Amino acid sequence: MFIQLDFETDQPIYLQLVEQIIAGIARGELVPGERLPSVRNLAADIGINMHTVNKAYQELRQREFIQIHRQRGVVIHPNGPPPADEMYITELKNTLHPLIAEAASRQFSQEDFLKLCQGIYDNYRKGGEKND
Amino acid sequence: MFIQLDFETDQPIYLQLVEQIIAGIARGELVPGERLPSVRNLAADIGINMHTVNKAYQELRQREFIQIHRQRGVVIHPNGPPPADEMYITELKNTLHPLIAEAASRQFSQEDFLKLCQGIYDNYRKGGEKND
Amino acid sequence: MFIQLDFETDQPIYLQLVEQIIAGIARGELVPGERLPSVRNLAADIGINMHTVNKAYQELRQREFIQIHRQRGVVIHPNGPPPADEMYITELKNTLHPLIAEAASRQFSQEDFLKLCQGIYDNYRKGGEKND
Amino acid sequence: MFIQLDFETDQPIYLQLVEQIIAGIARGELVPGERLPSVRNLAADIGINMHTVNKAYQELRQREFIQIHRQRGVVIHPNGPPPADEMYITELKNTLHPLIAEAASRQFSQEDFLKLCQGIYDNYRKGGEKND
DNA sequence: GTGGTCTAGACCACG
DNA sequence: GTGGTCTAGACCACG
Repeated sequence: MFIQLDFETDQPIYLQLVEQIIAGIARGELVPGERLPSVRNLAADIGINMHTVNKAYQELRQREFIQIHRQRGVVIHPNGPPPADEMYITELKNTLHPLIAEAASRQFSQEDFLKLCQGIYDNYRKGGEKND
Repeated sequence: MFIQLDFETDQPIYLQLVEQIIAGIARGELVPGERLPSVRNLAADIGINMHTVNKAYQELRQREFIQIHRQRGVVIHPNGPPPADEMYITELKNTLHPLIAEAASRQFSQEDFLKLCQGIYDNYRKGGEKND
Repeated sequence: MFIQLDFETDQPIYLQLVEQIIAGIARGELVPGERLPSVRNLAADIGINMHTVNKAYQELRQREFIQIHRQRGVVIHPNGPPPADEMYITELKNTLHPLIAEAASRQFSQEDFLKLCQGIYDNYRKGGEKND
Repeated sequence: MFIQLDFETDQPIYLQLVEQIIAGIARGELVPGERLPSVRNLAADIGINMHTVNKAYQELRQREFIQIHRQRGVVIHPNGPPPADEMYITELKNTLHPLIAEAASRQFSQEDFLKLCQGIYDNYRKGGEKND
């Protein structure tokens, strides 16, 4: 599980961390119950502040991707990621809306948009099979 | 063209404005060459700070969705929206990546994701034809 | 609205702040839509760190007692406090359980316990009337 | 006497233990003079650290719910639980205050609050009689 | 001016 | 050793 941060972008570091951990889960590299490094270790490893890692972990905990467990430390949520419930889908829609609006305005065809998504999704086929 | 802002969300107001204007273009409600309200007028209309409107307009200009003329005022770019060039597509990919990773992690199937996008895209039939 | 913190106790300052603001709402001293001081001002007023106030505000926002509003700053939630829904009541029960167990074990009678609660509750009759 | 711990909550394990033992006393399941398992045994039984059990026992001893003898081991205090003295009642008040303030703010009526307490209290009929 | 983010460093409760 | 809390100070985006 490699963490790759971009310190130039205006996206907060803690959010980049959140996304990368979720991506790790999606790729099946991080499995339910698996332990994550401690706040301090991860911070030292990737050369950022402890509090930044902590903020990412808190966010992931609140979104139910991880647990902060008194005995086992920080672990990928044993039940797996939260389900794609109605609230999530509503949120997702709201997020996609402006992206799709812009694509449409730029004459980026529906077909191309769907193919693009499909291509990205193919990186995240979960389960046993290897993927890159 | 109605503007609907959410002052509680953590998304900046100026970006909400930007997105809504692009959506208006995508829906064909705002056509190339059409005049937009002045910074002052729009700010007064929707009850926000002039600087906020200005920031949105600057962003739209820089992204080539609008032109700002000393005389003719603010107009939708006469050439229409910018094309979906390689840079745009790369950016779009980067934006979609974490969204799709999360969807995959939550077991939201590729098929469902594509259908969701398709449904949203249907609201934005390409530029020419009228739609509401 | 006076804030009185105890720096000796082991209860985190930010939680004391949270509780005092909720108490202020319960007493009707803080009304829906009313503005709270900025993070920095409140911190300066009560002589604590900005981040501690911020943590309290974030907690109150997440519990829907306040809004952090792009235009109006930090305000008591315009809709008033969140309702006493099932989840809240379940939580409350869980909190009361050990308190009542100990009271019972110490032979503090049910009647006395209820009277004690009643007496405390009388400080929080909301609405027009004055109370101390 | 079953001990049920939650390792995800932010309440310390040792305090959960303390509360459950007090609840056992309140329900009359643990009677004055009754022996409790040794630190080591209890720790092994419920799969937690010895230090955690020890901390709970020390807390219970200091609050006079149990005695720790070199020879007889750990026993429920032969005199029964400590009385509901003034200090205890003051503490209890301070604990209830913020709970009741929040209840009041959420429009959870005094009547409902008292009924809730009453219902919980009914689980803990005073020391003497047997109940489950 | 305001909140959001990040860094740095410290102390403490918990296990 | 681990996370939680708090302080202090800095920079930035937003309005």
